[in-house]
Amino acid sequence: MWTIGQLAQATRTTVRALRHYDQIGLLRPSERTQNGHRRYGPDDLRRLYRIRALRTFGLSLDEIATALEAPASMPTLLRAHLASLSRRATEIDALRTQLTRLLDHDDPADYLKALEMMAMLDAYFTPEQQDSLAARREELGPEAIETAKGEWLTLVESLLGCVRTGAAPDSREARDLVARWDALAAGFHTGGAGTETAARQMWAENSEEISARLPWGADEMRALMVYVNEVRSQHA
Amino acid sequence: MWTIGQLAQATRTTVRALRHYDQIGLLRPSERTQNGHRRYGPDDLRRLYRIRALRTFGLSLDEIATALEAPASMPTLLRAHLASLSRRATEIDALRTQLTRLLDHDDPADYLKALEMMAMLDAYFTPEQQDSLAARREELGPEAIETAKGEWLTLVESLLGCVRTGAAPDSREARDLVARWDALAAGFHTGGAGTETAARQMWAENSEEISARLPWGADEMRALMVYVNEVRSQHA
DNA sequence: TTGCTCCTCACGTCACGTGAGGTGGC
DNA sequence: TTGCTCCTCACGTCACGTGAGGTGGC
Repeated sequence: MWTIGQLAQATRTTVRALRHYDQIGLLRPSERTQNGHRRYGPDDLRRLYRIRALRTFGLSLDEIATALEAPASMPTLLRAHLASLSRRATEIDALRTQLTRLLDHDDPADYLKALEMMAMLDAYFTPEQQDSLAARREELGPEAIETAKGEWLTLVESLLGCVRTGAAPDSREARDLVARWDALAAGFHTGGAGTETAARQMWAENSEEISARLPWGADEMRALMVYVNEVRSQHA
Repeated sequence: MWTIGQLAQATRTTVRALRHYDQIGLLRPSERTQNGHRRYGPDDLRRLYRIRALRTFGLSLDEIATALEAPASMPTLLRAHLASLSRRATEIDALRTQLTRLLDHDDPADYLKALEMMAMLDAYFTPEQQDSLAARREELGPEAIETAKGEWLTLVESLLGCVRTGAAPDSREARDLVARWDALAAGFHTGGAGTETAARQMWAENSEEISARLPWGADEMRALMVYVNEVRSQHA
C-alpha cells in the first residue's frame, strides 16, 4: 500500500492530480486510514497506469472513465482519437506553412497588412472554397500564377488609362479589357463553388484594404471597380 | 460604422468574442451610441483582422495584445510560435505512431496491459532515457530485436530450470546464463544514461505487472529475479 | 519543538458559451 | 404588439496549480 505522495512520485504525477481523480471518481483509493489519509494498492496502481497512458494520448478524463468502464469500446474510441490527432497534425502543418511563408517572404513591415489579408480571406471564403482555391493554384503551378499576376497588372494599368482618359464604358477597348480580366479571374475559380462571387464581394467591400497592398491608391482602385462594373452592366 | 452583430457576421466571429475583446481591452469599439451600443469603424475592422489571423496561428490573446502594441517584436514572437508548433507536431507524430502500433499490432483484449506498460516506461525512464532507448532500438533494427527477444526467452527458460532443480547460485551454469542475460541487456543500454538501473528497478518493483505480459507466472518470475540477484551477488 | 506529509475548502486559469433579465427601434 | 438586436452580470468549461488553515507521526 502506498500513500498519495509515494504514488505520485512513483508515477510522475502530482498529489493534486490524484486528489482530483479521487474527487471525480476516476481513481478512488482502495482504503482510507483512520485519520482520513488515502492508501493506494496494486489495483489502484494498475488503474493509474492505464489512466496516465490514455492521458498522454490526449484523451479527456471523461473519455478515459468511459474507456475503462467498457474496455470493448476502446478500439473505436482510440481510432476516433487517432483520426482527430491526424486532423490536428494536418492543421498544424498548414499553419506552419503559412507562418514560414510569412516569415521568409514578407518584409516585417508588411506583417500587419499580410495578417489582415489572411483574415479577410478567411472571412469571405468558406474553408471548402479556400481548399478549392488552393487546389487550383497547386494545379496551375507558381510560374503560371506569376505570369497571370503580370498580365493582371498590365490589365489594371490599361483600364486605369481608360478611366483617366474617360473612355466610354461601352467602347470596344474597355469591353475587351474587362473580358480579359474576367477570363483571367475565371482561371482561378474553376471549382465554381461560389468563389467568384465571394471574391467580388470582398473586392467591393474592402477595396481600401486590398489596394494598400497594390501599387495604386485606394481612390483609383475604387474608381476602377466602379468603371469595371459599368462596363459589365453595358455588356449585360 | 458597424454594430457588433454586423462585425461579428462579417468576420466570422461571435458577438460574445467581440464583447470579450472589449472587456479585456484588446479591441475597443471606436464609439458607443447614446444607449450604450458599440459602434465599430474601419480601424477596428483592420485591428480585428489582425487579431483573428494571429488567433488562427494559435497565439494567446495576451500575446496578440503584445504583438499589436509592438509590431517590431512580431518576427521574434512568430518565430518562437513556429518552433512551438513544430514541437507539437513531432509530439503528435510520436503519439500517432504509438497509437497506430497499438491498434494494428495488439489484440484489443491486451490493450489495458499495453497501456500499463507504456505508462510504466514513462514512469521509470526520463524522456531523455526513452529517447536514448528508442535510438538504440532504431540502430539495432527490428530483426536484431526479435532475435534478442528469442534469445532472452530461452535464457529465462534455462534459468527457470535452474530455479526448479535448485541449482546453486554459484554454479558455473547459473553464472554463465546470468552473464549472457546481462550482456543481452547491456546491448540495449549503450546510451549509459542510467537506463540499466532504471530498468532493473522497474523489474524489481513491478515484476507482477510485467510477468502478466509474459508466458510465465508472477510467482515464477519473482523467484527468478531473486535467483538472478543471488547469482549476481555471488559474482561480486 | 521542528520539518514533513497529509487533509479539506476554494479561488484562479483561458477564451469564450450560455442563459438570465432587461431595454430600444422596426 | 411581436421579433430582433443590443446591453450587463454571472456561472460553467477542463484539469488541475496554488495558497490558506489545520492535523498527525518522526
